[in-house]
Amino acid sequence: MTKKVLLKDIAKKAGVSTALVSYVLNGLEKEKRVGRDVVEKINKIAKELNYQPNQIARSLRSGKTKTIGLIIADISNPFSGQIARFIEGEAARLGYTVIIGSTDENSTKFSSLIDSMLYRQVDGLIMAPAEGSSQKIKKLVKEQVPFVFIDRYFPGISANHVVLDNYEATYNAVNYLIAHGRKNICLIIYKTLAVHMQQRILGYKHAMKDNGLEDNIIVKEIPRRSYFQVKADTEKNMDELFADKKMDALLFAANALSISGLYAIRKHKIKVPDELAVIGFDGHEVFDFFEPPIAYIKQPLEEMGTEAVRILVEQIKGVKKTVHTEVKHQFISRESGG
Amino acid sequence: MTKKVLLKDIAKKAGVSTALVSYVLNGLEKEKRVGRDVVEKINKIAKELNYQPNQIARSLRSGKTKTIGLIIADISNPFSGQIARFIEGEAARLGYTVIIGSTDENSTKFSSLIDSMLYRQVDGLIMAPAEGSSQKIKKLVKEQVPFVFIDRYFPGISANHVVLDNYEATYNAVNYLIAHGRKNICLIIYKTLAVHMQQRILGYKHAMKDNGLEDNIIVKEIPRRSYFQVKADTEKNMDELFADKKMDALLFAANALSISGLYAIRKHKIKVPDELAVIGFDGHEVFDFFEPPIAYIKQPLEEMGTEAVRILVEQIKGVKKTVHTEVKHQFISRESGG
DNA sequence: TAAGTTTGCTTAATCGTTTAAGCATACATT
DNA sequence: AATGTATGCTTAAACGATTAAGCAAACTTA
Repeated sequence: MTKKVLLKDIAKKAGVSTALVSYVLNGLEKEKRVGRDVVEKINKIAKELNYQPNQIARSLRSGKTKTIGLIIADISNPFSGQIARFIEGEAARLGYTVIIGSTDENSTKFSSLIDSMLYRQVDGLIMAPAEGSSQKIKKLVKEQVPFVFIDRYFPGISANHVVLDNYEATYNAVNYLIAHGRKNICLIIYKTLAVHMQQRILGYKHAMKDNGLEDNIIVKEIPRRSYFQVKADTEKNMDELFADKKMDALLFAANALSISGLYAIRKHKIKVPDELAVIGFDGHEVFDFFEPPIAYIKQPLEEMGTEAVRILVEQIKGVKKTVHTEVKHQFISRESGG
Repeated sequence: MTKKVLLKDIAKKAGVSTALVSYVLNGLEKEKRVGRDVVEKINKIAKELNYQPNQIARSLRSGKTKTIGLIIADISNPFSGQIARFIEGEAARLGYTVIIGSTDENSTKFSSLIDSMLYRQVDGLIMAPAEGSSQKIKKLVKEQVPFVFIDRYFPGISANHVVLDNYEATYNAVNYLIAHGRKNICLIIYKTLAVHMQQRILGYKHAMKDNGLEDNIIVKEIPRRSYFQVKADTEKNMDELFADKKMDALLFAANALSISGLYAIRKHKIKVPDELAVIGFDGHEVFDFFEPPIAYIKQPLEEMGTEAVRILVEQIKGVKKTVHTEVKHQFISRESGG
């Protein structure tokens, strides 16, 4: 790259010190009592030379990088991608740049991503923590790194988070199915102790119980691995499920599970919703194309993303209060629901 | 955040100067002839205090941030997301961090993203340039900013790029359709002069001509706008197309066009491939779920992403040679192809 | 023994900003 | 005339690392 224009260059050309130039370009000309003509001269020269301050130098001096670290499961997944997009947008609006890293739900990767981001002096973090990361998180809390959880959180740790009303989401979905005459509703969910998933299970179970259907509870747990693996595991589980035919509705508790399940339903040529009502999670174009279109629980991604950024920026600015935000799901009613 | 451990702290504790500490921690102990016992002491203390060098200070001194700027159309789009993922992975492997920005195909946003990234002193850029950005790009060339185009490029500008063999991709797809008995093949493409799209048009036209079908050429151009708009525009165009029934095959030249087109095909209840053969672009789960599954032209995203990073890092390290990489498409044959 | 070499360390400049502190000069006040 | 106070600027330290240059002391060599 060709040599950059520095404060010094402007100062030299204007015949003043760099301090004055800095004051003027940072809008401190009143406070620092800079002469009218000098202000004009400096502004003119800065524009002429197309001066851009070096953010690195600025960061070193100020201790702030105006950078946010975003740690998610996998940026190539549309759910993560969309939320990243909203986060990026809101961050830019507030003058922040975003660095993204994907964990693959692996706590080692998660940990080293955090290190590498702190190492780069990010001002704060927004993250969907991988399981088994609570030790790392406790360190962040102790070191007072500003951060916000998104989508998930750890129950024992008091930290900011923005999450879905997971319990209500499945509770309502189950009630919808029951209201449409379904009784044998199976929940397909990841095998994990993560709170957000446990909430979804609980919402399902309570809804079943509240309708006197506690004996009909069926939960199928799929290990959380690569997308490819999840698809295979889901298919196997579905094969078993379809074998005993008792079931008349399926509720998926996560996006990739929904897609995987739909592959299986399609393979078995199950008639939806006649034989089986289906409710998916998170939304996907595949839901539109399925015959019939799939009803689903929708997360307000834009709200979650922007809210997370706002909370984080508050924290970065020194607000101490811990914020727990629960956003409301939306139920997208479609034919598949029964 | 609590106070960080500095070189100075280690130096003080070890009773030596910061220079020695820096030498040791950077593995220069041999070259700089540091005493054995001092080396050990420094390493021990650094480990004890869990020292992490401040990258900002390092960057200011070295002029290198070990950061790559990635500018794409829209990170929430799976195509962009996947490529971003591969880029992120390869960059991390080479010690680089990635900053991502989305242009929405808007040249103003594109330009300000570049500014903001340079402003943050990225070492180089990987980008899918928006149309109408050639002036901005020429400046980058003049200022010798290392960069690599991905997916697209500007013909008048000699710069590094990694792109698909766009011409061959459509040429072969058309031949496939013709070999399967289709004669009235319509190409659905974005209305743009961008080279990569023009190459796809050319591949289509030449294939038609080479098979004596130049009189059957039909190209429908869809303005490139928001995804929502594209869907509406495509639907309108398809309505017209289906009205005159002459067509027996459709070739989509981009991913969003394919999805949009499939919505229309579905709406019109066209029988694929009996009434109409269909070939999509880029791949998508929707292609799997469509009845029948949609054949498509697949881009080797991993190869494109990693290759782009490698080329960029070479450039950052000072290699002057301009690299043009054309990666090979893959044709995924499915029932929809005829 | 004098000169040269090796060893092991320190000093201080540097990267490009920001900003506290200080220094003239001009003007106002008594 | 002496003092106070705006006004308008400069100087230099600081951020946290890297690294060229230099300085002693110990050891070789002729």
